[in-house]
Amino acid sequence: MEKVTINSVAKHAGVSKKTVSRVLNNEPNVSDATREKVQQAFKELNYRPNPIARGLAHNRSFIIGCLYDNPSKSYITRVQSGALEACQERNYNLLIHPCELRGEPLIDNIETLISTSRLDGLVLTPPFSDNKELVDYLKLRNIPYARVAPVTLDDESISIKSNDTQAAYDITKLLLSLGHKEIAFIKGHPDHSATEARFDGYVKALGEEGIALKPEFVAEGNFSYHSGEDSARKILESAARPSAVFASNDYMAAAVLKVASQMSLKVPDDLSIVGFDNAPIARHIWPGLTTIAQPVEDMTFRAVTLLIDSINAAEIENMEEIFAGKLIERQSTAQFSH
Amino acid sequence: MEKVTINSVAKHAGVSKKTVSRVLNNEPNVSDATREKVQQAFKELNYRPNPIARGLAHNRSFIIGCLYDNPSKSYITRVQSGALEACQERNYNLLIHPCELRGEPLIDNIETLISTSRLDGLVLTPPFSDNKELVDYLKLRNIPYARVAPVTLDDESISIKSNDTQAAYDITKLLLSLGHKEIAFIKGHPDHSATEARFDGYVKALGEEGIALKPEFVAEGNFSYHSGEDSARKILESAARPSAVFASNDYMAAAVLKVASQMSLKVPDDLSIVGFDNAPIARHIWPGLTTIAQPVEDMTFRAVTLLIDSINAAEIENMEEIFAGKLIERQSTAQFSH
DNA sequence: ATTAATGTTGACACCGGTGTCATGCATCGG
DNA sequence: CCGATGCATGACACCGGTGTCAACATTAAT
Repeated sequence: MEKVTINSVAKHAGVSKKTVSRVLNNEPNVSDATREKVQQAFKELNYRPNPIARGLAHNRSFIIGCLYDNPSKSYITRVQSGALEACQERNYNLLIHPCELRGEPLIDNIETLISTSRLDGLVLTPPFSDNKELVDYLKLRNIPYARVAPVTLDDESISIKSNDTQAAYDITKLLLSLGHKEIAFIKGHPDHSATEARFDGYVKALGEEGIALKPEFVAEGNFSYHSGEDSARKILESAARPSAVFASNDYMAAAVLKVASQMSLKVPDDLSIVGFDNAPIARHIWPGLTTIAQPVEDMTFRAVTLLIDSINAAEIENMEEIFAGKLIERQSTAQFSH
Repeated sequence: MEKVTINSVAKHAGVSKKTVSRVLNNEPNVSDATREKVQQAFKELNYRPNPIARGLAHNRSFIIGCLYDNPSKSYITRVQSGALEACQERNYNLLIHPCELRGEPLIDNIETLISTSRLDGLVLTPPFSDNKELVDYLKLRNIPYARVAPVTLDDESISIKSNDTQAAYDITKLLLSLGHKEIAFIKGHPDHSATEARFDGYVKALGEEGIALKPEFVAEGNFSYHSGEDSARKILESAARPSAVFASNDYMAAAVLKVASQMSLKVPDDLSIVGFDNAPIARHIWPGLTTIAQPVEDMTFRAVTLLIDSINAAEIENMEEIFAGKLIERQSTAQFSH
């Protein structure tokens, strides 16, 4: 297997390196005849440009980093899948970088990541999307970035938002329309700003119905299955049991279902449960969870696409797009029966 | 932020580029005084070598590719997590490459991957670990690779095996020891060779107990939740219902649980269920699944570590290691009650 | 003291591309 | 018919490292 470089192609086609490079990059000012000749040589030699050399010349790596710290594996694979697709379309590579928000000093970690890998850009997923310190650092260092699902932090940058508040409002409204009045809520991780957004939607829906917020019906979770169990116990074992529980994500909702089963409560007859995210578990358990499906892949795909395009554009343009979640009804919700 | 190259360091330290490079790579034959001086300059300038330039000079990318086609997202994240850790330890990057075994021509796909990304090595996860065509191609092209959990294909290469047959034997033995005699089995995807390995363990355990294999108790699944549902229906609706079901993975086992619930069969009182893999779902549903935990992260970590080391060693050495699975008992299994 | 062996260092080409600029040639307006 | 303009092409330096080899300094052996 001979090594085929730009030199061999040039020799084969009887032109200079530079002309080959021009054809490669679709630059103008190459005669049709020459272009033809060179492309013929590409085929005959089965030439593939070396991305490393190209990267060196451009001082670019053609690598996009994807930063995450999220307990949900299915969320991560969905993020990756969207990001990967966008990268492949643009001939970039994806470097995944799991990283604990509360672990070693974040900025040092990112500093090392960037300087050793020479990333061309970074995609931030929650909870990093709302991390001011990080965003400020990236701006200072002039590293292009895009944010997926930011909530609180407003910032001139590429951001792909979801409307968690609206979706949480919708799903709460569903419970209300089924006749539920006593609806408990399990919050997510305080570091994720989606946590407050979802809670806000819940509060708003209750408020419109004139239902007061009961503190004993609000539990502090952290998106993990385990925290869902604890919260569920606290809520379901209280004197006045609610007739429905809204957990801020599907893992915690699944945990509520488990605790309910252990307490011999029938879902949905004795208790309605709704989750959020439409994680695989939502349809893998019985009864299936009523939840909100978010277009995670699409959001990340879009974020990475915009990021790469902005890197290659003469000037960086900042965009903001909103993707809507969709209510999915399964078997975990039913009419309130007294 | 000035660009700090090897030249600036050399100038700063008053030595040649080459000497800086020597210190960088811990080469011998540098005097202590000089080494000191250069390291001082590293610190003062906060120098980070450019991996791209280094890659070009070495004709290496310092990137390891991870090939997978697996419906289980949790399996993939576990694989990734082990691979990532190994890469980070050795200063390599990880490129993830999802790829359908039955999609576009596999070899073409890999050909493109390798020639555009210049991977230094490839980790194969099931079902690719046993793909002869692929392995032959990699050998031909002289691409280092390591195989995670291969079963059928024997081949001089780095391979990290698990003993699926033994583990399946163990878990079947558990059911037998609980008094179950009518044990159904749901097979995995025919492309994965673990499918046969697990089945073999089941057959062997039954055989030792003198129990004949009943064809109507063996269903063909494909590891997906959905196939588990279909198989479960077929098995549970048959005239002579088994008292236990062994599904080749946890997703299918979860599906069995769902179907059982829909049929008002109590688990584990009326039906014991065991799975395989110890996927998150195994402990996220109620009752929790008795299953086999595989050290997936460890296996991949080891595979990647060996791969990188063999790439950097003068001569490639082939190794084979076996990692054992562990039986985990949860609530989905109980004594057979007549 | 002389020679040989060993350790330390730098000049220079090279990895495989891209950017800059100069050059040659054809076309065009006056 | 000539200079101006535009297009096609190639020579060459450069990106930031590493390999080769020669030069020089030092030490050991005779």
